Amino acid sequence: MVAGPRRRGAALVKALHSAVLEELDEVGLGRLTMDGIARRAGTARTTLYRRWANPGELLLSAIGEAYPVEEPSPVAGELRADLIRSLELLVEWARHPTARAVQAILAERRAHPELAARLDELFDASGRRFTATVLDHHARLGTIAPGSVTPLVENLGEAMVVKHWIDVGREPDREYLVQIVDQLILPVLGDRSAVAGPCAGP
Amino acid sequence: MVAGPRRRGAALVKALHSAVLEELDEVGLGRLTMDGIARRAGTARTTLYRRWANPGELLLSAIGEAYPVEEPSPVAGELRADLIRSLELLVEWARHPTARAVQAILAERRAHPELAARLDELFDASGRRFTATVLDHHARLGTIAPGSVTPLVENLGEAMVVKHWIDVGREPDREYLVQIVDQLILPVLGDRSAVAGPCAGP
DNA sequence: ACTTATCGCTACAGTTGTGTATCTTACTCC
DNA sequence: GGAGTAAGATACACAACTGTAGCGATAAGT
Repeated sequence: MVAGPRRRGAALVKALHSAVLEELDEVGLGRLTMDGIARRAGTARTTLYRRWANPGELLLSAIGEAYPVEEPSPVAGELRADLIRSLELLVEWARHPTARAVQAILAERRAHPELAARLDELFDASGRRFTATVLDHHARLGTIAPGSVTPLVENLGEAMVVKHWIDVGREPDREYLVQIVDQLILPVLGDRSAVAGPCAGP
Repeated sequence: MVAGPRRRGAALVKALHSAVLEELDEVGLGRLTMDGIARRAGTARTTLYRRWANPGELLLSAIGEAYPVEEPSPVAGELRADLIRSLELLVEWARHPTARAVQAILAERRAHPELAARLDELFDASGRRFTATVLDHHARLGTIAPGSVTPLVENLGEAMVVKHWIDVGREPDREYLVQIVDQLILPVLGDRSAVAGPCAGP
């Protein structure tokens, strides 16, 4: 903490929101403490207790502040480019500390059921839709067959990105996103041009 | 702890392995303590310290004991049935506490980098291959075009199952696994029979 | 049965975090 | 520039966990 003018109100809250997200990254969900967060934010524990009862509440408040995310609509025109763009937006979103916080809570659902339940509420309102937005749009336009856009297909891109994150621990590079679109999403939609092998078997 | 004959050696270690996995489920990775594990196992803390230096070591030891998993080869004959079976095996594996432990460590990579690194070592030797085994087998047989089995395709099934687990918090039912195969994997491999919509767009 | 390794128990000082109370300091607004 | 409000500092009793030490008690091997 740099010694500046004394913070209060919204500015202070914002600083504490940052602090709890940083703390989460460093110590993990289970070791979040009012003490640690206060220390990191350079303030007194009493200040935290005036607003939140425990680290979980503080964390939820930090997550809630970042929502609803303004999702720039990735619908420009061409299907393939739109899909790639939507995955890039997903990665961008996931890069944000808030996204990691969500991930951390969901991963330890069993250990923190109340926290997970509260989180689900936060999310039901503003769903995360990335490739789904693009697919729905193009299905309505007729670019792709409406019947081929199932819930599973809508989840495909997100699933591959999440899996990569879990396995490797880093975000996927652009090349990987392109491969997801070319090797998986487009073929599933019926576009066989981008993958090896003809439509019917050899 | 039921008061039975005093455990020692391998039996004791096994009990402690169970205890640490149960404890992980209940309190999460960050709140694992020697104290809590010892209490749950009905033994003294000193007994734990005689073998492991901290809860992380104990947990790794518990995970290591469960490996290498004997993966029953899900290759019976027909591609579709084999794929479904391989996903069922994946779900079965993921149901085991050990799998949840792995998941917990990977989810908090940033907070526990040493633990994650040690885990990666454990895994590099015996990789988890479920649908991949089936795909490789059938590619060698010529049932499917070898060129269509890319690393992404091999990961597709696992990714969808993992994503479901994260989003819903429960394991997917059989119906969902069938949909993964019929709506995603088979279409990507070039089999258009199981999904709505013609091969070329309308 | 006798020995030996090891397990369970108790105790201890030290550390960290909790939640509250109290008091001083410094912004903000009129 | 004075009043009111909110932040920061300090102190406290309490609780949980740590890591080590010492001492029976008990299972296993000969």
